[in-house]
Amino acid sequence: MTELEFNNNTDVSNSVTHYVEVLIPLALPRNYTWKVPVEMLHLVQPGGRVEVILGRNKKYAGIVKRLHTNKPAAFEPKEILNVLDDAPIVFSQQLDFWEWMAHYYLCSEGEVMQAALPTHFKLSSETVLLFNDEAGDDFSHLDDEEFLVAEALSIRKELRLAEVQQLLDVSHVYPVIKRLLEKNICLVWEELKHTYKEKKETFVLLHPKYMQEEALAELMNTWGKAPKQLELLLAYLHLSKTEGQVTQPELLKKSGASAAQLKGLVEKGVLLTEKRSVDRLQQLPKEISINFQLTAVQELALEQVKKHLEQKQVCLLHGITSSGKTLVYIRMMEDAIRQGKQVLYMLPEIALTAQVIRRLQLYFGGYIVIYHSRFNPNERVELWNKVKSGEAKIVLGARSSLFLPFRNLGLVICDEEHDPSFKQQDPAPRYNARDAAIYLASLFRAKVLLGSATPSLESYYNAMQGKYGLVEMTQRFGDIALPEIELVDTKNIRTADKSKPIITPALQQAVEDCLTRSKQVILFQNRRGYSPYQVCQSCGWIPHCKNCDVSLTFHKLQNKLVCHYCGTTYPPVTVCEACGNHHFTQQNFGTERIEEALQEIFPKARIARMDMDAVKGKHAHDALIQLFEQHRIDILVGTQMVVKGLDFEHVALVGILDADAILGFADFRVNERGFQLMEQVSGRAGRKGEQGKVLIQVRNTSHPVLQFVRAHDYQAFVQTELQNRQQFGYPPFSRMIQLTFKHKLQETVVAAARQMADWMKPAFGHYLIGPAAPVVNRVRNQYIMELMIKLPKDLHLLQQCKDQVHLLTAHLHQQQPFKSVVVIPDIDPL
DNA sequence: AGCACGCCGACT
DNA sequence: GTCGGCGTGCTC
Repeated sequence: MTELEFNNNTDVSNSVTHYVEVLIPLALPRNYTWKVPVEMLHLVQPGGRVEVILGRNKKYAGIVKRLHTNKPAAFEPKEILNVLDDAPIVFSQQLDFWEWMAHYYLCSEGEVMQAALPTHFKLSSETVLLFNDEAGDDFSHLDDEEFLVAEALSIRKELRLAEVQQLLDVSHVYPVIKRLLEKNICLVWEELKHTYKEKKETFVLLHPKYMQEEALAELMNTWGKAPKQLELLLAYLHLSKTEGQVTQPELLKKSGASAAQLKGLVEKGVLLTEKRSVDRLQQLPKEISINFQLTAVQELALEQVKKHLEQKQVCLLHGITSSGKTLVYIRMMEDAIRQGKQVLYMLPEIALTAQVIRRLQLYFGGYIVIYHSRFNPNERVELWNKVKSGEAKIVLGARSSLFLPFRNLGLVICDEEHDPSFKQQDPAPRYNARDAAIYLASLFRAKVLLGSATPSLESYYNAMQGKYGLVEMTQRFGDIALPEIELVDTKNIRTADKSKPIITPALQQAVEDCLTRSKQVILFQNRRGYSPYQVCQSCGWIPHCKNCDVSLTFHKLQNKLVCHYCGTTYPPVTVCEACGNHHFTQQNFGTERIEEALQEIFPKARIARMDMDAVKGKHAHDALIQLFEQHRIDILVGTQMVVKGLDFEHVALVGILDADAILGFADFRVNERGFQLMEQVSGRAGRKGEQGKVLIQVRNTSHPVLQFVRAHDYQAFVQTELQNRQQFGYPPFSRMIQLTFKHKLQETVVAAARQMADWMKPAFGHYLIGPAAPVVNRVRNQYIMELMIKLPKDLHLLQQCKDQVHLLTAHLHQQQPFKSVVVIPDIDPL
């Protein structure tokens, strides 16, 4: 350090007080400021964590956003207690990204931070009771509850709040602690709890004195008693030769020896044991082996993508199923990492299957890391650090992997770009990972490649307008024909109880054909459970959830009625509450019901079901896919889950059991959803060798979307749908903001929504739709109202509207009756 | 998210 | 009369 710098430094720290703007992972209305004690100044850095007190004495680990010298005028800042990190845990790009996201999606930066950081970085304090030794041991003046805690404390000296809660009745904890404090029996202390634990394993090593061959030979030649120990030693030598490193559990397992025998060898000074921290993440060799050749068509697409990305930040790759989009991605990723850049490859969560992971690991080995919801908090920390250090070159993950601390991002790939699950629905930030990725990439001047067989209208429109590059791959690999699509009209098919047919004769015949040719079948139904509702045969009464305004779904296996909105379960009804009748029929059908029907029709077939209920366990999903891959299942019945990017060789038939349920929603996106869903589902048929077949069971056979699906004509579909959207001013020709109002009283929520709409009318009257109650207008005992704002495409107007929403929401909360009305803004809702 | 403060119902 | 329910406000 030069003298000048040194002087500068001391000067500043002596004369000016420094402050830090800190992000706390809470929905606070703004960021708060703390004072930096002089001695900590040189340790504080943006992106690093500091320990601060918020409120009475709760401690948090917050992230420093900014270091400055502007003394706040309105309040006296508290001092930070500690600096927690030597190195920042996020870079400036992440801080900028968080700020952008909070502004764009109308939430607090704290909420973004909450979503972004692995739990182990978000420390908050835990109350610890300390025994006051001067209190003595006479507790006779205490009441029963005080006595219980005091006695425990006198023995243990220290109790966590959670332990006190176990000792006492939940609601009594605070008053009792308060009284013990007053009586000087204990002190309270807030302790920041660190939750990340390194994983330690015990390694076994040969004692250095036996490293020489002769010494070792000598030892074994003169071995006296304890033949079992000699056996163990030999096992160790063998293992260390084949594996390099030997861990204690591995050695004991492979040799069949006991811990005592190992201990004997250690005591003799032959072997050593050593605890070391180890990596939780799977380690593969760091090598790239791209061992495939692109076809001429694929090569052309790759060149076009590269060319577009020289000019534009974003390129859309529209490639029909099996056209080899992934191969293009792989070559793009290879380029990026050879340039020393990092790559983010985003996929919808359920498409992150073992199948996809294995495939990419094959090419990129240890350069690729996976980030999905099944990772535990400790693994997340390790992965975070690997991305931060730059050791991880490619991240394959779902939407939340956007938040990883990339230092040198060069390329983002958003595969299945159209997928609605890229939009986060419930807690804030309600971000769209595809759109946010484009902003994130811009912070790094990185490129974005969007890919889909059925691009969203937004992206395709952007490409048509020249905002994005556009590359189309219209040929399937090996020139396999797209599946033939056949509609099965269910209008005139009679069933015994007048309900919808589950398996029509035509479908039954087709399935049978497949089974005899030992081909596989996938049946799709967008609804889990057995039957959506039980209906009273005489009066039409349907059981409803007591917390939500929805009918209950019958799950036969659990023999329960389940509310799919709040998860409450009820015993099945046997008596109609309205008329006392005992006869119920089941209307419509879910995956569970289909599975049962299939068992009846095809008793010899191996049938499995894939939906949220059937794949609850950690690896159940992958296990099921593997069974299907190995052709140990003939018919797979499933919801959305079967649609996502799975690649099966022997599927000759796909059935969509109730297309009316897909096309019957009153939403301007139904056609787009319907087309994407059916096109994606049919993409599962006939992937190798022969043309597949798709049967669509539907009443409304003249629905326009079906004609496009039949012809596999994305272009025609887009043209028609864009015309519709333009005519009614829907996205991509407008921008939407949705406001959701929630309150436990219906009158209040209705009045609040109307009030808000009235306030917005002067400036935005043309653009309002509603307010209106949604189809399901009560969930978890909260009534719901919705107000839509449909704005012409104009960034200035959008910003103005967001500002207005922000302001008026605050205004609404000042009105006495609306104080507790929850207002949820959703930007670009789906 | 906590946590404290304050205002109404069911009890010693 | 009091305990304790939760609605409301505030945290640098």
